[in-house]
Amino acid sequence: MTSVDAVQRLRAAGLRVTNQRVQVLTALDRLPHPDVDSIAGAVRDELGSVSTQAVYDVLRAFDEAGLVRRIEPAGHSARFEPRVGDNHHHLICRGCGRIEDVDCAQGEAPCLHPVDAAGFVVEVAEVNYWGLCPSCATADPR
Amino acid sequence: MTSVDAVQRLRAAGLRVTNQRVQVLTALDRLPHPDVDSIAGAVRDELGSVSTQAVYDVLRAFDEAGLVRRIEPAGHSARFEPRVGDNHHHLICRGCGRIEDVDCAQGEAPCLHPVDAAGFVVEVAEVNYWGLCPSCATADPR
DNA sequence: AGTGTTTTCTTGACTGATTCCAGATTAGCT
DNA sequence: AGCTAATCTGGAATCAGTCAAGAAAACACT
Repeated sequence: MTSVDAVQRLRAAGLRVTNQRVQVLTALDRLPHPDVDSIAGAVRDELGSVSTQAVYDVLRAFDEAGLVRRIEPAGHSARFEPRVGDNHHHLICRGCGRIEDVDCAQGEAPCLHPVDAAGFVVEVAEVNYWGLCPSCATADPR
Repeated sequence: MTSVDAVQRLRAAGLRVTNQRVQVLTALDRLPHPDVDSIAGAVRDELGSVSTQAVYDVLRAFDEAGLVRRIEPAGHSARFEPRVGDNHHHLICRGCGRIEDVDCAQGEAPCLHPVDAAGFVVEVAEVNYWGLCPSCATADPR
């Protein structure tokens, strides 16, 4: 909760510490798989205003520094999560777009290996489980 | 190659048969994981012209009818493939965007099951292997 | 604390993919 | 041949994300 923690993480990642960055990082800790808009909204609640650009820039910097992971489910805009480095996977609701984390069954990345990699150097296996979340499943029977 | 085949597949799927649709379908058979633009280009080569709209509409109709599968790798626009119903997976080159099919190791969809589905009704598991294709791997060593 | 350099933030314009809409056209049934 | 619903055209609009130039702020060094 304290932003001291966020400041330390920023420095540890070799990034400059700005109000915007601290707020983006704490928003990421607080919100579940937010998109750019939700993050911008959360930061505006704290700071009064931020340009959307700044949020994009900050998120890119975080992504490159390995502080966050960017996920882009088909048909949705980009989401971000601070959980990083454990190559976990996602459950995605095709009804409401809700996303939940799923631990990876096997060890380290790429936790899965293709049968025939066709000469590719495979770095990570991204696994998305598509289905319906509990509330969408009961709402839309089929 | 013959469009007779395409016509039959369209009818079998309960779709109206139009020149545009036949050409889109044969283009899909011919091109490897094309995007909307490549498909539109291929169709224009055959018919002289098509509106981009028509291509989008046709692809949506095909997708809904289960004739094609739509794939949307993060950071790329939508690609389409006529191989359907076998829940195979993809190798994606993060250098050039090239996509290759990979057979699924296990049986039918969802070939993988999450450890803890958090109450979700899981329908399919989408697996994307990210890495470098043979030519990008040699071009960019790291 | 004061200054300078570099990075970050703001503002505003812009692109590319995709969708929406209204009207013209055409496939498939009678 | 004629009807009707589905499809196609053209054009405008939307949405996510990027680009670019200048203002502001962070860090490093006195």
